[in-house]
Amino acid sequence: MDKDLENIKTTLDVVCGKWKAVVLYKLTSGTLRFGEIKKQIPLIKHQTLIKQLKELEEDGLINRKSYPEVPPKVEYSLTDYGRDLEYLLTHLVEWGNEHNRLSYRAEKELEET
Amino acid sequence: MDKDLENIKTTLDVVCGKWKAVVLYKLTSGTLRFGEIKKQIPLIKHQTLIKQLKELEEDGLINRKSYPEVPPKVEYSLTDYGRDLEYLLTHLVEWGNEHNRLSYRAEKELEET
DNA sequence: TAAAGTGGTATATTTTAATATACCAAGGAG
DNA sequence: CTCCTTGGTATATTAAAATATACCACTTTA
Repeated sequence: MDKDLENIKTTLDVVCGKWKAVVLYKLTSGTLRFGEIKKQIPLIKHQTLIKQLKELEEDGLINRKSYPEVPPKVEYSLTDYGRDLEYLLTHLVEWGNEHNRLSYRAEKELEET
Repeated sequence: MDKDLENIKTTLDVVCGKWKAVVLYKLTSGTLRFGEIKKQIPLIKHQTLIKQLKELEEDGLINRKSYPEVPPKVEYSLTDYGRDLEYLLTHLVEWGNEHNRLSYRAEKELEET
């Protein structure tokens, strides 16, 4: 039984959706509405954001608060569980910053911007 | 231009192959032969390991040293560039450990063991 | 002389993730 | 009235990642 291996998988599984870590990082600054998240991550697609938010919620990392208004208003925020990722997220940013030579694949993807 | 977003993508892109972070973590303890890595990560498939090692090498995170012997002997080790990930990797392990409730998806995957 | 061992290549197939497209509810603005 | 708004649902399609399968080189061991 390799516990380290399981632990890494646990964390990655929760963070490694195409934009999950970015979404979580945005939420570290505070509660955001669905549309605000979308605006702050211009490349993300509507469906993709919806699915990733749902998974993050299922995994207990974010709260979803829906107001009974029309047009709808839905706010997302980090749970305590998710807030524990904050430290890790800043390290994701830092490593990327210090090694700002984009990877071959990341570059290929972002150049469509 | 959202630099944080790019930085996160850079890091994730390098780490988020199915077993990449685990491979890197194993290598933090020192140089390993191909077969040793495979043995330490029983669930990884031959082809998958080969591909991920190649990508890690392309991204400059690991060194590949091949000895002209038969049967072949190939050793993998972290580059300085990759060693800078060590801190991040230990945090991946830690968060997973502190939140050892496996995510819905991670559980589903590992239960086939 | 046949078989085993290592770290691959090449190719096809399956599984998973991301994307595109169309549609909805119901209140307010014009 | 009609259109716009927001945050979705449902479905189909495409792209990407992982897996399966077969094969190879050459030396050593049995």
